Amino acid sequence: MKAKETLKAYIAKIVELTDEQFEYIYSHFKIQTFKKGQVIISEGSMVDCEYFVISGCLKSFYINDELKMFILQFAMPTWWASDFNALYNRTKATTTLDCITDSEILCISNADREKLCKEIHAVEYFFRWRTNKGYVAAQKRLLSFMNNNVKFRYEELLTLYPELYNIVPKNLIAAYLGVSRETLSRLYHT
Amino acid sequence: MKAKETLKAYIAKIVELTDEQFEYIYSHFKIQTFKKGQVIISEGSMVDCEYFVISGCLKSFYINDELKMFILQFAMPTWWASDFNALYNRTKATTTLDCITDSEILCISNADREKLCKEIHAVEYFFRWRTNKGYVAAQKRLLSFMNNNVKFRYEELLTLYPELYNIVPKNLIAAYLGVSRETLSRLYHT
DNA sequence: TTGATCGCGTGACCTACATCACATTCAAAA
DNA sequence: TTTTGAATGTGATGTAGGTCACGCGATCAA
Repeated sequence: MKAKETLKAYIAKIVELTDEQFEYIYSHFKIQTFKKGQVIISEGSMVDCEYFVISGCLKSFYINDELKMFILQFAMPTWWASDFNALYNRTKATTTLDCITDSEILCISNADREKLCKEIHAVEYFFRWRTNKGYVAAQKRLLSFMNNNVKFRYEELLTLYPELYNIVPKNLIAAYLGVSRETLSRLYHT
Repeated sequence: MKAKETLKAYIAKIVELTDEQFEYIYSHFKIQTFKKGQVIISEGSMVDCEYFVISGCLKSFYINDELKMFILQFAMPTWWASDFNALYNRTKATTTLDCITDSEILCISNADREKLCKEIHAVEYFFRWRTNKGYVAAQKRLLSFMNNNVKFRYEELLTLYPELYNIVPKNLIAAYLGVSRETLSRLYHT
């Protein structure tokens, strides 16, 4: 029941829906549970769903030719995750999505999302709102990346998302900040 | 007439509209012309509109405490520009939008966009689609920023948008790449 | 209980890029 | 026409952060 309530509360903050509408929408989501370390989307595969986190923590990342990992996004409860590029353009995933901790997530297929958007105007509005938020956040991160040094970006991240501090190991934080784990370590030691 | 046709053709690629629908939508846009160097949105002011470029070229940028400029976005014909963060969150602009060359643009207010989105489902779809595209592009740029050196990013930019090469001075390209103009210059000289 | 792997710290050295300073060219403004 | 100020090139030097190498404790599967 928790998953349903979580999604309902989240959507209700943005758009008003009748209970029947929400039940109908919810019927298109499937709940899934994953263990720490399990892969949800693997690089090179087709992507069919996007995911809404109920509990736990995910990361989406890219690994380059030199096997260096870059984290595009963490996903904590009530955050959305997928390989959106692959999902929208119907191409193969260039990133991997996996679990930092045991996680419970709701998934909805691309086709079902589009169907719901068509059927219910409020759903279309909701997803437009959500992507807007993501777009603005991505722009801000980009700007911070160009403008600020590692220490500032690290502290900014922890101010924005203090939950991460206790859950996400520092080497992954470093991969998110686009910096080596050694440099991150040296910020406060040495 | 060119502005109208340009917008119509652009929207038609994404959603189907009747001529009356388009006329109605178009009636909410205002055409404006600006000279090279003119400011459209200035940092610190309230932002009420977003802009669709018909001709010319814009840049949106941020200036930090040390007076260093970072370019968030260029906008060529058929691209959209604004301070989206300020626009959506009804806060003061943190970025400036101005003209790299003489430009002709269509503007639509936030209120009118929301009104049209409510009135015409297809418009809501259209703007969701557009933001999606922007979001994915921003994620890609972020990843490239973390992963690639200046030379790669410069060539990537010119491959993606060859139009920029002839129009945008190199010091602005440098500000977009997040690198000093000297370093950009030294990529191919020295 | 024991390897083995992971997360983390730390020293030594390297490099991409920044900064500052100055010169040149060229177009716009006066 | 003259002047001003962008836009650009280039040398000298500084520095944030990368890379490599190693150690050490904690956790976890066998």
